[in-house]
Amino acid sequence: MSQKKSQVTTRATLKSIALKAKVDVSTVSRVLSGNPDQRVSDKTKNKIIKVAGDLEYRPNISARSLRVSKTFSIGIVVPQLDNPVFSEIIKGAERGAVEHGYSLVISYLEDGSSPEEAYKKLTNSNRIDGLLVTTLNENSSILKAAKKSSVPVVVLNRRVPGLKNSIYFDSALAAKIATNYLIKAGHKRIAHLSGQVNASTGVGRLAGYKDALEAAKIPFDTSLVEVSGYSIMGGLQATDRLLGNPKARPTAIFALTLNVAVGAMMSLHKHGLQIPEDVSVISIHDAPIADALYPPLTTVKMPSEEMGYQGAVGLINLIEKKREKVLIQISPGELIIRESVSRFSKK
Amino acid sequence: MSQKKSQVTTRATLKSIALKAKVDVSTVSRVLSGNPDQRVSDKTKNKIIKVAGDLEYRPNISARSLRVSKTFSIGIVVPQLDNPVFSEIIKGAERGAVEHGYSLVISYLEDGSSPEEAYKKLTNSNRIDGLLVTTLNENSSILKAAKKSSVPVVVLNRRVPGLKNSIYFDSALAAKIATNYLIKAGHKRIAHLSGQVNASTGVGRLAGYKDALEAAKIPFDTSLVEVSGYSIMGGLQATDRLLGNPKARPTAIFALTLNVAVGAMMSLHKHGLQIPEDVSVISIHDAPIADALYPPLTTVKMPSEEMGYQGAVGLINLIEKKREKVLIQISPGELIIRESVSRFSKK
DNA sequence: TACATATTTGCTAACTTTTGCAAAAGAATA
DNA sequence: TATTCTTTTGCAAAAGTTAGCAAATATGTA
Repeated sequence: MSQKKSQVTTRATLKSIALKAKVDVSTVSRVLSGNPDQRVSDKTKNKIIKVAGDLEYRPNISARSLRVSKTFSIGIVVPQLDNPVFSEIIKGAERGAVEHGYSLVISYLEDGSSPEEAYKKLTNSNRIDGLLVTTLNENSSILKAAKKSSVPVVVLNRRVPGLKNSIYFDSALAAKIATNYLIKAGHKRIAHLSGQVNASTGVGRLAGYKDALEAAKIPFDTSLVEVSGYSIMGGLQATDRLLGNPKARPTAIFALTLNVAVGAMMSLHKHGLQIPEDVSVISIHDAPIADALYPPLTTVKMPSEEMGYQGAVGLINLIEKKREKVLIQISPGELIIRESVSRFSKK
Repeated sequence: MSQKKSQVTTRATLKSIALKAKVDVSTVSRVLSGNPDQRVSDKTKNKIIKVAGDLEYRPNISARSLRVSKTFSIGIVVPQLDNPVFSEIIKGAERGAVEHGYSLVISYLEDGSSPEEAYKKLTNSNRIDGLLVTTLNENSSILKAAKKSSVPVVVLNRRVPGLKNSIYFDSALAAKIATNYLIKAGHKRIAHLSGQVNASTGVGRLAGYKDALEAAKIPFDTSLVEVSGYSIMGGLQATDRLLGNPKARPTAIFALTLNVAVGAMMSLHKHGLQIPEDVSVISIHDAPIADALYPPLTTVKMPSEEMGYQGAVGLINLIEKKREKVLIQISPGELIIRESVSRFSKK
């Protein structure tokens, strides 16, 4: 009704700039579209830039999208948000996206959700030019849906058979660093809380753990490996099982994930065991809460923010056809020594 | 070059549907735009729906955006992601957005960032129809920038003078619940770690704390209130100060935030005090890690997910002019009793 | 100066939707 | 059957941008 009256100022467009600068809209477009090989004389270029500045011109993304059939948005699918690994990834992905003029739209999708829902969320009405996918579960329906995606997909945090683009950690190396640290502290009975047997991150970490033991000539003891999955609850239950036999108790535990370590610590406390006096604990992945645990947890920091960043940048390269595929392995970060590991001396 | 060849299938448009159904595109639009008061005979309507289904039509959001000058996206500005409160808010906001056909674009913006940057991130090239703003700091430059926003803004988690739309908790009531629980457990020397003196959440909680004490006829002791801010570090330092005088030690601490409680517990451990035997601890805001702390922390759960949801829905109502303003107070959730509070008996 | 070449600019169509208006078709009344 | 009213459908324009092609201008050479 009073539409016109309430409209404060109408936004500047190429047309209004062209009018004021006395040139054609196409010329304005050439100057303002950011395409550098569109040659325009310095004189008109400066004039246009001046007018655009005065009018506070901001391009209309919808129109540009329609014209070039690109949305300049990428999506990220996450299965949970209260996990430091995913929040770091999102942070990095957002940084990478805006650095390249894209925006990041977030799509929360529980791991157990139906394939239809996954597919629907993914193809979200032509709103995105590409997709970053993170999952907890290796056989997630999201991954199946990703395979038939009409836009490029980059999987973060794992390698998935059948999907060529992913950014993943060197899990084996991280596991080796963690296990070696325990070995150097004198531990021999080192338990490992591992992931699903068929998950790429899980197997990598298990392999690294085995390698480290072998290098130190410590025999690999299958009773010291418990499958925990990736959750706090999983870590707790796996540790409960591990402590079932008091005679065979480990002197140190290497958890494949911070959440799992948290669960392990809960179990140890429940059993009245002191950390690190009775049992040392170390994990992969660092986060602020590691400092707040009791005792503060020693971890191998993983550059998750970097992973998100690389994922976004790689995906944009895929979208803009600057690359054919993106497959990047990221090295673990530093060992963050806190108080959950102590020397094991008594023979 | 080989553009045509690499193009797998070209997406269905209104035009291709119109062609196949032998009607005009405008008729197709009337059926498919979702506008119910566009009358079309059942016969043609069904025909169109059938063809659209066959062709797997998905509307082109960019074209629609351009036509109706709306982007069907809302933005959310967050100052940190590894804080459970914010991740819950995002989760709820995403739910609210997709439920109404919008997508949520995330914008990470540190609280200390410059006003220019804040403004730039906010007005992000006409990409969004409205904005949800969360901040840690009351006097954030984001809030100043929000005031001159060209799109509607809803502030979450606080009320800000000069901004009419916000969703906020009943902080006073939450504080009262927490304090009362300590009082019922027999505590009289109850410390409060409080927020900034001028922040709406902080003052609300302080007021609720005072009210509860007054109702129980416990004199308010200013030396038992320490300003902690909202971070782990702040909680730790404030508790250090609180424990400076061993004679005046409190028997219980009410922290205004989970992070602050985490810091407080770290300080207590550092001082060799047992929780809850020596000092009980309670906080506002619940999260999975509360379970993993040592001992597990008793909290008043706050419906942050609900806050994000209400924020998104309210914002969309503002965008679609269904409402003039959005100002909603959300009641605290339940008390989650764990092990960080014990009875205080010795007189 | 006249011509050829290179550079700059303008015209126009197109991307996909939505919507006001008018034409066509159908239903109801005289 | 002719007339009016209502419902359904089509036509055409518009939103802001980009890009191919052609026209205009500037630069260089003989």
